[in-house]
Amino acid sequence: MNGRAMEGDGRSAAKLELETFLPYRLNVLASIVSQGLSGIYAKRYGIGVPEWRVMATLGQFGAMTAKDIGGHSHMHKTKVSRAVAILEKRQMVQRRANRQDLREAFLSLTDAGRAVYDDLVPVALTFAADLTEGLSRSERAELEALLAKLMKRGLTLLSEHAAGLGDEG
Amino acid sequence: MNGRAMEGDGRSAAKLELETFLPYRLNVLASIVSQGLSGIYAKRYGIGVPEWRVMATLGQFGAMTAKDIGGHSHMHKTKVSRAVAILEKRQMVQRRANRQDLREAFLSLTDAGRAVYDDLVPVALTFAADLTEGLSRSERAELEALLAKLMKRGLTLLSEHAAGLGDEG
DNA sequence: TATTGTTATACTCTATAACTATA
DNA sequence: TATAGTTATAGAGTATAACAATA
Repeated sequence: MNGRAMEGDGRSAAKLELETFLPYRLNVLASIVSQGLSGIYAKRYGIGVPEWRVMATLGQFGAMTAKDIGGHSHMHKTKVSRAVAILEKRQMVQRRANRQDLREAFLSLTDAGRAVYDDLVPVALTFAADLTEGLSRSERAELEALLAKLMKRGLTLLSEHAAGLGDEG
Repeated sequence: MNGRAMEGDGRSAAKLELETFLPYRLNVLASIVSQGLSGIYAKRYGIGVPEWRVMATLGQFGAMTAKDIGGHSHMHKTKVSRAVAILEKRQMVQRRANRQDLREAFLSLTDAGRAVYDDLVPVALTFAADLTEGLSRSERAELEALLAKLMKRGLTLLSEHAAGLGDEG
C-alpha cells in the first residue's frame, strides 16, 4: 500500500493516526455500511435512506406525525416531508387527519407499504447480522452499549458547543 | 405495534428497532461526530473533511503521492485532487516532481500547513478524547477492536456484493 | 405569536467520464 | 495500452428561509 518514507520526527506534540482516529473510523465505517444496506433497498424498491427511515419508523410504531418521525429518526422536518411525499406517491404511506389539530396528520404504512416493510426487515436484519458475524454474543452487547454511550456523549458535546442545531441524514 | 414473526426460534419475533439498528446508529453517530469535529476546523481554517484528511495523512507520513493519499484516507482520486488543489492555493501543501515518474508528484505540507496541522492535531485528539470520556481504558480498547473488525467485515461484504466499487467521503 | 408542515432556492457534494501527460 | 492526475458536467443531496394553514 504505502511504502513511503516518513519524516514524522515528532514535530507535532502528539501524533494522530488517521486510520485509528475515532471520527475518521466512524465515518468510513458508517459510509461502508450505509452504502451496503441502502444499495439493497435502492435496488429492490428504489427508495433512499430517508424513505427507508420513515418506513422503518412507521413499521415500528404504526401511526405517527411527521414531527414525531423526524424526532425519532434524526431527520429534519423538510427531509421527512419529502420522504413522506415520495412514499405517498408510491402509495406506501397514507395520511389521516388529526381532528384535534389540523396542522398535523397521522401517517402510517398502507398495506402495500407494510408488504414492502415486511419484505425489507428480514433483509436489513440479515445484513446487520452478517456485519457482526465474527463477533461473540458478548462483543455484540458491548458494541451496542458503546455506541449508545458514544451517541449520547456526542449529542451532549454538540449541544454544548452549538446551542441551535439542525439535523443530519 | 404488531410483532411480525419471522422464521427461526419461536421465542422472539423479528422486529426492527431503528434506534438500535446498527447501520442507523453508525450513521447517526458518525454524522454527529463528523459535524462536531469538522465544525471546529471549518471555523478555524475554512477547510472541509477531504482537506482535513489530506493534511492528516501528509502530517502523518510526510510526503506522498495523491494516489497513496487516496488509498490511505479512503478517498477517490478526484476528491483528493480537489482537496489538494484547495490546500495548494492556500499554500498549505506543496508538490515536488518525481523525476522517476513525471505523472505523479510528491505532496507534503508547507511550513504554514505544518503549523495548521500542529494546531489542529491536539484539538482533534481532545475532541476524540472528550467523546470517549465516559469509557474505561478497557472499553476504549474494546471499541477500537470492534470498529476495526466491523470495518474489515463491511469491506468484505461490500466487495463480495459489488465487484467494482468507488469510495466515500 | 407559535407551531406543523410544504415549497423554493441556492449551494454543496458526488459520481462519472473525458481528457492530459506520461509510462 | 495502462496509469496518475485534472477538469467538466450533470445529478443528487442539503440547508435555509419563506410560506401557508392552523393553533
